[in-house]
Amino acid sequence: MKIRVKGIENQGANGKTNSNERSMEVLQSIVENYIKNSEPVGSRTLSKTIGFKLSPATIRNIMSDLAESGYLIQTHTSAGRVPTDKAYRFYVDSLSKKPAVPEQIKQKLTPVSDVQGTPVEDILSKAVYLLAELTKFACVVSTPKQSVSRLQRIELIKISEDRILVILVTKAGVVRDKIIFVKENHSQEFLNSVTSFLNEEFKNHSMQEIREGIHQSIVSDRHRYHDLLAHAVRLGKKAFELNQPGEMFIEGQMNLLLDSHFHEQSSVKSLIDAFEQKTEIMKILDDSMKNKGVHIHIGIENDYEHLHKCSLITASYRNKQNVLGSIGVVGPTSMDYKRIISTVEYTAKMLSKTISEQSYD
Amino acid sequence: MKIRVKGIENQGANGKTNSNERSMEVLQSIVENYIKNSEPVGSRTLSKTIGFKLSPATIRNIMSDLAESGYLIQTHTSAGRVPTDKAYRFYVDSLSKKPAVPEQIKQKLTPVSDVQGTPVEDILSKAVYLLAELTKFACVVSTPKQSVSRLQRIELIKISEDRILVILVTKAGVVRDKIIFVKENHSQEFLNSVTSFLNEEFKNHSMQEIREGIHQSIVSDRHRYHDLLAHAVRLGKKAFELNQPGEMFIEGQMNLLLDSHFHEQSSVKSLIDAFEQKTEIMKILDDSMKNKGVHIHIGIENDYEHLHKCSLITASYRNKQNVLGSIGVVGPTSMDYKRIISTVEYTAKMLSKTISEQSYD
DNA sequence: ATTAGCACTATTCATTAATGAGTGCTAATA
DNA sequence: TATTAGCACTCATTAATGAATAGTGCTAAT
Repeated sequence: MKIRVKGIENQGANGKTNSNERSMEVLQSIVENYIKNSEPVGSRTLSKTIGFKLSPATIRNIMSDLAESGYLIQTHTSAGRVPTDKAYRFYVDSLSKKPAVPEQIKQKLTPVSDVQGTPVEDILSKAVYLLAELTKFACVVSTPKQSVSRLQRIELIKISEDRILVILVTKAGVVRDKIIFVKENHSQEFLNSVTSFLNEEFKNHSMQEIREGIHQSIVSDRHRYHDLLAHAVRLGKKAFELNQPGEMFIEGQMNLLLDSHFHEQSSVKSLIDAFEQKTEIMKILDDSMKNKGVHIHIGIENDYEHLHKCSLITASYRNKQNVLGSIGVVGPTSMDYKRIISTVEYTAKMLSKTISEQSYD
Repeated sequence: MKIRVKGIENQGANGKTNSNERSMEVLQSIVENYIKNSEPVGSRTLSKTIGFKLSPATIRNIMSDLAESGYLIQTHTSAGRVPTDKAYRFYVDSLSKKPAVPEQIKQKLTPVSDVQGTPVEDILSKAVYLLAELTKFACVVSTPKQSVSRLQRIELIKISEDRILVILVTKAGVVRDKIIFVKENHSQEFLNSVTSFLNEEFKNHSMQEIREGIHQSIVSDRHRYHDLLAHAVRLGKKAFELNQPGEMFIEGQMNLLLDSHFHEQSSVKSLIDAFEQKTEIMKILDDSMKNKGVHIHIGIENDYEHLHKCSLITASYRNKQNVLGSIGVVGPTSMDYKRIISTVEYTAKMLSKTISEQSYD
């Protein structure tokens, strides 16, 4: 049994926190080194990179402790050490909270705000495209959540005897269309009255509210719209019930396949599945909308097994009123967290700004 | 110098077309063998697969001739032969024109027609998704060409003082939206009159016609709409001038990267570029709309250099009136042409059928 | 507590040799 | 005269070997 008990884990127990701090620094160096070179880092190399402040032998001792605490692993006896997910988590948590965004990245992202009346979808896809280009990983962005977005306008257009085209325009600038089937053959004039009723009644309300309130509201207005009513309720319900699963744009999947970290067949397959399934990544994006700031999911921390070899960095974007969706990067656990985090954060900020300016208020 | 002159090329010159036919059969066998196993095929193997009707030595002679005529190449002296693009072209041209579509494929594609009021885009993306799954290659589909699609309805919605949302619904069921900026602050009522004017005037006309005819038509109606006129022209022009580049959905790029034929770094990069650029593939899809049936572009036949290692199989889809767009597969030159061709053809047929049923006529 | 030194281990890389699939040519055969 | 058997030759692939290298762990000295 080893007697030496020191390292990051037991801070209180050991009087000399000195050595503890040193362990932390060593771990950080190891992580940074590995992020940079993607190669197991050995004691000699590390001693060099930290300027010979510690000898290889000392570092070996520290490394040994770190390995025991689960921060490092060896692929084989005579190889250097590789950080575990636990190490990345430690590393990320100990990052100074706000790394500056390099000017170069800012410049590359300016096209996001360079829009004149473009649909929100186009802004999103441009943003996610640029993010993928900057990070060289796969990037995803979720389209604005329906439920929270507020109605700007609804249109009902008669298409044929039994089909009506519903167009919903949200404040965020998203246009959704859907065809609904009806039994009655309504005239366009009739649809127009329903339209103006719905607009008058529900403009500025969130879809959520509308779906919940559509009964009440219409019922309470019974005296005004007696005749219209029965049909209006039915049409309105159908029109607003579009409970679409929520879309997601993906860009730069290719980058991952080219990345050396995913060159093993198995993990590639995993990733493809993850992107095809969409739902799991979508969940993470949705979660990211609940809290402010950047969210980081490292490898094994992800619930979804296929993402165990990946880290996800996500951030939500919003307009003036609501959090709308979120954007993120999917890359190897050994990604350059500093750079990626600040890039994602900045992209989300740009996105929020641009969309807010575009919003119809 | 060789004296022996026989083979596929000089059919007339040699009296005994017998040996020529045999060459063709051998070539077909070679191609099929290579498609199946992706390995250079040698004389011994081939002799086996054709049931020892010819000895390895004879086959060697024939192969030698075929190689000289440019149908086969050797990667190195002691390797088997590999078909060239010329051989694939020969093979494809000599295929019996209508290979039956396997029942299994038909079944897998039924979801395409299983739609109830889904937007055309969703139908397309489902089709291209299934096609990618079936073929295990990358698949593309172009959205219905604007210029040929005919107007079902236009809507102008006032969004803010200087912004108007234009919604175009085509007969094919495509909904396009775009925001236009205006200097004058028009009321919604005014927009409504413009809307009904435009609808009345241009319904059932193709976008192309509308763009060309919008001046004349309005001018000739001057007496009717004197006051409205100046603005209507301006708005109408802006509304219809959406000269969007035409979209394209891509699915299954990953399949290509996993394909052994593209494992060399260089060709992977090429392909990624090709898909990012989109324009070149789009051109091929557009071309495919000009003629009926399945179109086949084999390797070097493609104008675009990055596609020299690929073959593209495309087919157009249509509604009752017009050819709308096309769908296709991008795969290695050594793809299973029989299967892919029939699958693409069938998918396009399904697509046409489904979209025709959905069209607003 | 740190470090130098040494024995030990496992990978990587180049060299070599064996194997095998394939060809081309020539001579025999039907 | 067309086909085929036989043989020498070529080149890629594979396995085995050994040297070089990068790393560790332990012990003893500082």
